[in-house]
Amino acid sequence: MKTNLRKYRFEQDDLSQQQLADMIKVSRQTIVAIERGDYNLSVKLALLLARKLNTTVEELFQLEEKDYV
Amino acid sequence: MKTNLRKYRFEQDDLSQQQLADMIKVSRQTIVAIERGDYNLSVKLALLLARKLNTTVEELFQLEEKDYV
DNA sequence: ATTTAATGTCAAATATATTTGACATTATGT
DNA sequence: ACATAATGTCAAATATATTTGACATTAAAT
Repeated sequence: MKTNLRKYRFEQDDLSQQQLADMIKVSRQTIVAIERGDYNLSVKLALLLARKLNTTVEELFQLEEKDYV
Repeated sequence: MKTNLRKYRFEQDDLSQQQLADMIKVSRQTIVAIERGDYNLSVKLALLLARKLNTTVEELFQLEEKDYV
């Protein structure tokens, strides 16, 4: 799962991981894991993140080759 | 989690639950659960579904009041 | 130089998504 | 009326997301 959450976190509001985590009520480790991209979050979190960062799920997360079926 | 997966499944390609499940390599029960809306699928599945049905994650899934934080 | 905030990472525990199998009900076709 | 496909639903098992806690490292501020 490719993501540019980190880019948006900085460019949009310059939030810390902790601030972003608090905004959507998850742990900071969850944000870390998502940014590392090795991890398949729920669509609910994805929608909340996209909403907070004024963008879309598709813009924030992209499938990679290995994800296609 | 509000969804109109069912609507898209019919309107776009008139697929059966089983056909759609096969296309994205999940079980039929997963499709059933998603359509029932009581269930928070992964963003990877959401992206695959949106892709197969020629739409977006936001169009397919919407947060409800209780989901907002 | 020293404090403080931000980040990276690990492991264990817990919650929840997803699968598998099985059976009942409803719709569709012949 | 009968067969077949599609759907609804349940429970148990398994896989994986998410949390919690703890500690190390890096960046920023004073």
